[in-house]
Amino acid sequence: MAKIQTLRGFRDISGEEIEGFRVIEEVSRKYLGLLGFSEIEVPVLEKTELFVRSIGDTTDIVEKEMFTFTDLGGDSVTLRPEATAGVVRYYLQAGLYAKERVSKLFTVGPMFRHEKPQKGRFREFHQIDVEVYGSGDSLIDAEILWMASLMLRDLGVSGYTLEVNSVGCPQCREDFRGKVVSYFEERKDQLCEDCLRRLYRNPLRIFDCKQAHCIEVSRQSPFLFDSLCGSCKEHFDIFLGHLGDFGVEAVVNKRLVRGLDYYTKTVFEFTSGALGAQQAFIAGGRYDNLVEEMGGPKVPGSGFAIGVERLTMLMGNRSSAKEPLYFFAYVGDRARKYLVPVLHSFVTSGMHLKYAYEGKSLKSQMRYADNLKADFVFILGDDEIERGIVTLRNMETKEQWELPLDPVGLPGEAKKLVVR
RNA sequence: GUGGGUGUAGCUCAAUGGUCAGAGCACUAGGCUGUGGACCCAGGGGUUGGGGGUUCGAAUCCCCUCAUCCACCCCA
Repeated sequence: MAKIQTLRGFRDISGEEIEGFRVIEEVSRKYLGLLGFSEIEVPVLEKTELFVRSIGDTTDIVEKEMFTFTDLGGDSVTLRPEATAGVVRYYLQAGLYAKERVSKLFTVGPMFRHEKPQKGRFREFHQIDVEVYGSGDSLIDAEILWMASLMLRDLGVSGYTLEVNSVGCPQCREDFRGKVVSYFEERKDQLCEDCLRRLYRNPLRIFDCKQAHCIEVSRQSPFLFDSLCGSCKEHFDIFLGHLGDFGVEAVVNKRLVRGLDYYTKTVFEFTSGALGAQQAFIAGGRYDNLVEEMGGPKVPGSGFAIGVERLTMLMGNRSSAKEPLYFFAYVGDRARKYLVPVLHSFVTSGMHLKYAYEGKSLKSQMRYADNLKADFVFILGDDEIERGIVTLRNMETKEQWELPLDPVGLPGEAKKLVVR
């Protein structure tokens, strides 16, 4: 019989990696809480239309990367490829815009994209998604980047770059689009196939191309950044000023663009060369028109998503101070009767005790204790029972003590020796 | 979706087309019948990813397929 395995691009997360996930969530929640963000959970499965409308129907995500299927009721449903759409839907459905001036929300969970897997890219991946609605002030953009950098500092992540740019408002983009298309049309023969495709669909992406000759062609081209309208330019300049106030280092990258249609003005990416080809591990920006486009009031928004798997790859090994592990080795049926009371007593004292289910020889149990990396081992056999004691061995120093055989008092007695 | 690499024991990997596919680690047990790591000995473990073909003979060569890794693309 063939073994059943995970679907392509889907993974089991365990061991050190899941520890990393927990640490990232813990640190993130700490700063999100301090800055007034509320956690919510939104469904993993939503109507397909939600994503088509928010992300944009000509984006790669919507065109070919969504897990979309028809449910038993005949509706087209989709596993969320990103979190913002669902959070916006919640914001509108819950009427938050009428209840509070500014809403700061975050959500944690899995996202799904039907891509070909590679380093740092999976079909199921996890994000911590941060959203702010209700203020167009660039102070918010700087604040969330500052928050992200505090998280990274706490997680011990360094050696990354924060790149920022502005993609302007729809008006800036429309004005600029004509310029850039005509520039590249004159140089069509020098562009790669992918860029020819981008030219009419999403010309800004040409600036993102990695082909040397495309970079060369676009070097002389006009940049959207240089033809921002007055208010977008001002917004960005003030944003840079706020970043400075927060002490956040960033480099302006005029080539930086986003793959989702809803971004306006500020965009940013935290990247690291240690991640392989998928270098961005936190990315986001401002989306001033999304809420309105989704049928709500004209409410600006800003936010980012942390790629949890990618961030885990940057954290390396974290050694955390562990509580000591105790092991109970018993020899004979009389000793075995003490197992349950001792275990009960340790667990209710909040202490970690392991033991072998099958008694076996003391040698075998000691070997097992060593294998489990136990710090201390209790040894109980007929000798000890006769004398009313239990032996406690420090596995590192080989020191041994005799403690009174009292299942209720044992955890406390053992702790005294550890503290000493 | 396109391209390249790799699939052999739980893990890391050997094996010129030619005995019964091996080693290290891990696991189990013994040496040591009440004391772990080192050492020694033994044992359990494999449809060589799957299917088809070539051949007297295939882990090895060919085709298909699946999985996986890396890159393109895309994005967190």
